[in-house]
Amino acid sequence: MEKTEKRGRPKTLDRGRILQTAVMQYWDLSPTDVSIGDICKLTGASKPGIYREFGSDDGLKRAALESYRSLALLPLFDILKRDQNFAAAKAALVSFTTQDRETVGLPLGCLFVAMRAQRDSLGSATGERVDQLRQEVLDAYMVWIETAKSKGECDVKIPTDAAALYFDAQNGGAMRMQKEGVDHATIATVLRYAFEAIE
Amino acid sequence: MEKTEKRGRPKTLDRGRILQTAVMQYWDLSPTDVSIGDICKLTGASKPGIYREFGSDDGLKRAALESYRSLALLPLFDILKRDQNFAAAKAALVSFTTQDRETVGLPLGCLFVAMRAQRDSLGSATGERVDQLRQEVLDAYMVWIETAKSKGECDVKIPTDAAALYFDAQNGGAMRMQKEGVDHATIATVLRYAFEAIE
DNA sequence: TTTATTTCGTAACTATGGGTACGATACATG
DNA sequence: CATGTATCGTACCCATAGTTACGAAATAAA
Repeated sequence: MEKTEKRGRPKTLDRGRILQTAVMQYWDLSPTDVSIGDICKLTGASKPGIYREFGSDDGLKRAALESYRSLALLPLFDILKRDQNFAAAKAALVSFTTQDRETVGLPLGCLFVAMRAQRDSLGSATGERVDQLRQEVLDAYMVWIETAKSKGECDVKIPTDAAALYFDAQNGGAMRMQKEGVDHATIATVLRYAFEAIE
Repeated sequence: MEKTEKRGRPKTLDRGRILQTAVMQYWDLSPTDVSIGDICKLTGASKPGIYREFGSDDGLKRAALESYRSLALLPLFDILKRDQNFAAAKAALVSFTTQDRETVGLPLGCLFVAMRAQRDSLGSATGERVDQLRQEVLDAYMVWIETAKSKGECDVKIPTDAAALYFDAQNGGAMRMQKEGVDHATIATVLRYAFEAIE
C-alpha cells in the first residue's frame, strides 16, 4: 500500500503481537493475574513501549477485550442473527459453546465471563466496556427471543429480559464448567436440558 | 466455665471478630481485593497478631471459607436433605437463593462462587478446600437427585452427575446475577424456569 | 521479687507491579 | 552533514501487600 514515510525513528513495536499475547494470557490465566511485565517477557517488548501504545494497564486490557469481542462474541451474535428456527439456533449455540478448544488453539473458558467476575478489580475503561458488552449480549439475546416469539417458536409467557438473562447464565455456566475441567459431552448435555426449558 | 489460667501474657486478640470481619469483606468485595492490612484496620488487630492466629493470608482465607461453609452452605445441604418432594425442595431452593439479603445484613452474591472463580489466585490450603467443597456440593445434589429419581419425582433419563452440575450452575448463575444487581423477582423467575427443566 | 512463659505491636524487609524520566537511536529533511 | 522528529529501552520511582525480627508488656510459677 502506501509506505507513509514518516520522519523519526521507525516503529518496531508489534501492536498486533502484543494484543494477541495479552488476549491469550488474560483468557488463559485471568486478566488480573497477568502483569505488563509478563507481557513484556513474552513479547520482547519494553514496558515504555507498551505504555506508549496502550496508555496504561487499563488501556491494554480494554484493547484486549475489544479483540476478544471480535474473536468470540461476534460469532455468538452471528448465530443469534442467523435466519433459522429457535431449535436450530439453540443447537448451534450448544455446539459453538462446546466446540473443541485444543484443536483450534484457544484457551478454555471465556475471557468476557472472567472479566465480568472481576469487574470491580478492572480499570475504569475496561470496566465500562465490560458493562457495555454485557448489555450488548443481553440485547442480542432479547432480539433473538422476540423474533422466536413472533414466529411462535418460543413461549411468550416468559418475560424476554428474564429469558435473555437465562440464556446468558447458561452460557456463563458452561464456560465456567469448561474451565473447571468438565468434559464437553457433559456440558453439552447440561446445555441441552437448559435450553429445552425455553420453547 | 473453666478459666484455664495459663502462664504468659493473656490473649487479647479476638479471633471470632477477625474471622467475621474477614468473611464479610471477602464476601462483599472479593477475596483477592481484601488485604491483611485491611482486616487490621477494620478490627484494630495488628498484623503479627493475625499471623500468629492464622499463620498466613492463605490460612485466614481458608478459615474464612470454613466459616462461610457453616453460614451459607450448610443451610443449602439442609434443604436438600429435608424429607420433602422434589418440587417442594426446588421451591425452597428458589426462596433460599433469592431471600432478601439486606434485611439479614448479608452481602449479595456468594463467597464460595467468588472463590471458585478465582481458585488459581488463592493459596494452596484455600484452593484445596474450595475443591473439596465443590465436590461436597455436587455430592449433596447427587444424593438429592438420586432420591428424587427413586421416588419417581425426577426423570431418570438425565445422568445424575449432569443434573448436579446443572443445579449447581443455576445456583451460581443466580448468585452472579444478584451481585450484578438483577432484582430478586427476576432471578426467581429465571430459577423457576431453570428448575422446571428437570422433573 | 525474680524467672519463665506467652502474647503484643512497631517497624522493618522483600517482592511485585503500575508507571515514567531520560538519554540513546534511527530515520527524513534541509 | 547538521537538524528535527519520533521511537526505543534501561533504570529507576513509588505504592501495595505478604511476612517477620525483635523488644516490650503482662501474667503465673518459683
